[in-house]
Amino acid sequence: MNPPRHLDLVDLGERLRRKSHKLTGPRQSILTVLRENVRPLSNKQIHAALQPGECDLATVYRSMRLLEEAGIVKRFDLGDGLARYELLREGDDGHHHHLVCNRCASVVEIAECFTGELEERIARRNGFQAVTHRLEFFGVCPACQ
Amino acid sequence: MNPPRHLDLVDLGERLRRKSHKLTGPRQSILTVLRENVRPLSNKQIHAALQPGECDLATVYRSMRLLEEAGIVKRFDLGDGLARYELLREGDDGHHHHLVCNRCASVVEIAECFTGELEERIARRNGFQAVTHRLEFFGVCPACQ
DNA sequence: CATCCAGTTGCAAATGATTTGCAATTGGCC
DNA sequence: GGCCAATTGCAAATCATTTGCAACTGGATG
Repeated sequence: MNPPRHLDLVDLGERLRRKSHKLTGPRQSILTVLRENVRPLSNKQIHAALQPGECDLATVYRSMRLLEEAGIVKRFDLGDGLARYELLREGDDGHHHHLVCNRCASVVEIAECFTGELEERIARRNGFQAVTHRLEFFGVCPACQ
Repeated sequence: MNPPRHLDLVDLGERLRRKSHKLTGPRQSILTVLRENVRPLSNKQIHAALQPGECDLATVYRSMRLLEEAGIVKRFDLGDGLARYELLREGDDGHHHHLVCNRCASVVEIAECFTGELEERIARRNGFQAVTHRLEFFGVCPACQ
């Protein structure tokens, strides 16, 4: 339940400063929320988890964008029209997939990624370069059945 | 280049009527556009392909929703925040994937789908039911390299 | 083939997520 | 402590999509 040590604020601030960005109050608050919630969070969810007046919603949007560009968070699209974010540990590209409940929207992280050679084959066969993929699973979770 | 015969308007109208929906003028126009364009089209693209005044944009949105519910088109999410649609042949569930160019947004259809047993394994392992998946590939197409 | 009504349409206004302009504020480096 | 680029809050703007409503039209029925 405790946030992983390797994602402490000092560390994250360092990563920001390297790109000549500031570790401001609002950003600290946002990062703290992200550290305490392992599941992908939407901008609204992040904003709701903050103390009232701690940070404007527009600032959450701006910060998440910036944190994504800085490689500190990864953005996921779970198909409901909302951007969601997860904290990334340094050096991790965050590539993994999710299993989302169609009823209650709970999210399970899927560790394995299978499509390695597949991706390569598809790239070769179609003459594409730098091919990546996005894969999410949807179903009904045990609690909702 | 010609639309497949098994997706002619009479046929499509029949499928609509079965669900007590009408094959109206605007819907005929929309279906014609879809028959002439095999690639997934957004609501705006469909609307742009119609004669001016032929059909309101709101009607395109309403029609695509209805056609999706009727199982006549399939909706795809290519990750750019737009809904896109492809015509479905009768009995086809339309399950397939795409390879999208990050630069010019051109789309290649990927025929094979690999994740059969995988899906099953993930469902079993997490206690989920009715698991489906969404998988899209992204890269740089030959022309854009 | 005239009638009727549920299903449709156009238009404008409403939503919801996200972005942006701008003037006021603030980290962090000297 | 001071400076300046980076950042913030707030309000207004965008963008995709939805919706209310009164007018209209397929197509089943007589």
